[in-house]
Amino acid sequence: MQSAPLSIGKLARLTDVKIPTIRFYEQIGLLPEPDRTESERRVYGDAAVRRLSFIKHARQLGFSVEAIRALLALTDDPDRPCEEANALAAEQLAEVEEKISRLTALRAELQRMVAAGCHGRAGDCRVIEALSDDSQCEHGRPLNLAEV
Amino acid sequence: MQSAPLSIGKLARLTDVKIPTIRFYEQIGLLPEPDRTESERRVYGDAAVRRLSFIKHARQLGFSVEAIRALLALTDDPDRPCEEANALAAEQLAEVEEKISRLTALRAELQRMVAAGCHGRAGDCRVIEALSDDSQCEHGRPLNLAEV
DNA sequence: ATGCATCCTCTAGCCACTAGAGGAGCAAGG
DNA sequence: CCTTGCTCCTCTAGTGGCTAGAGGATGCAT
Repeated sequence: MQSAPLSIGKLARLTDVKIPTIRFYEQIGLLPEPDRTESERRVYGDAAVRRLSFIKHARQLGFSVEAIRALLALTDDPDRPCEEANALAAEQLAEVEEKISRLTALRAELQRMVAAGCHGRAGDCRVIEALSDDSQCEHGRPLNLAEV
Repeated sequence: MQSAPLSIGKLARLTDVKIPTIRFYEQIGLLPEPDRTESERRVYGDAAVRRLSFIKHARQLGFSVEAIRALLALTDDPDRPCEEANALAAEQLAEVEEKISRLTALRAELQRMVAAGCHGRAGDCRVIEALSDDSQCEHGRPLNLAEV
């Protein structure tokens, strides 16, 4: 039951992943180099659909490309023990929980700011005041700027 | 009550912002170009500490550099009306809430995966299975890959 | 034959930093 | 005075995960 071969555009529509992204995944080695037509156009089969769906889903769950690479290595070799997959999922879960708790703290602070509001000159603005003065907020010192 | 002039290193320690980041903020115009010593070393005063703290705090709250630029323009001109600040804060709050709800959905899915676990070959791994099969999860189609 | 969609490669851009090379200056101990 | 080691300078390039655009070739329908 092999389905008809797919162009990159059809693969993109099927999986809802953009064409340049598919080429990018190929470039970084998440997707294997596909067969080509005489005129160098990429031709995909079922396996590519499955693999790309896997990648997409894992990305949606926040797995990094490196983590996905590891997970794909496991799927490529189903006899390997899969503690690694367990570990990766647990790690990812921990990261998500961490992010949620950070964001919840931020939400509280933003809610305070928005509730205070201000309706005049920027000089008396509560929002700006709140931003200037971080003494009354405690969303942790080591709040890594990059990845909130 | 002007405090002593600060080197970039002291400013970095005081505000807990890395030196290259300070130079970067100067480059993109969030911080003004400071005075220099004869040997071209940057010299900062109190105002820089306040401005950099403001920037840092806003970044921690997830404001983009562009939003911060707008907020700084308000602080620089306290007679301007500050609906803009209100709007920026509200927008930021909405974004944070959006992220929280996405992450909460992801957490649920990851929790399911981790709870199912697997203890053998990757071939029977529930984690990998869950990633391969997105039929049983519903964290929304338009889950923008970039910004979960 | 024409026209438009799709595909190709290649390069550069996005955000908010971060890291490193290669060099100059400054302060303190011997 | 000299050396050692820290701090600073500029500049370029790298990170992650794409996304956009140039400039050209091909495929398909009319």
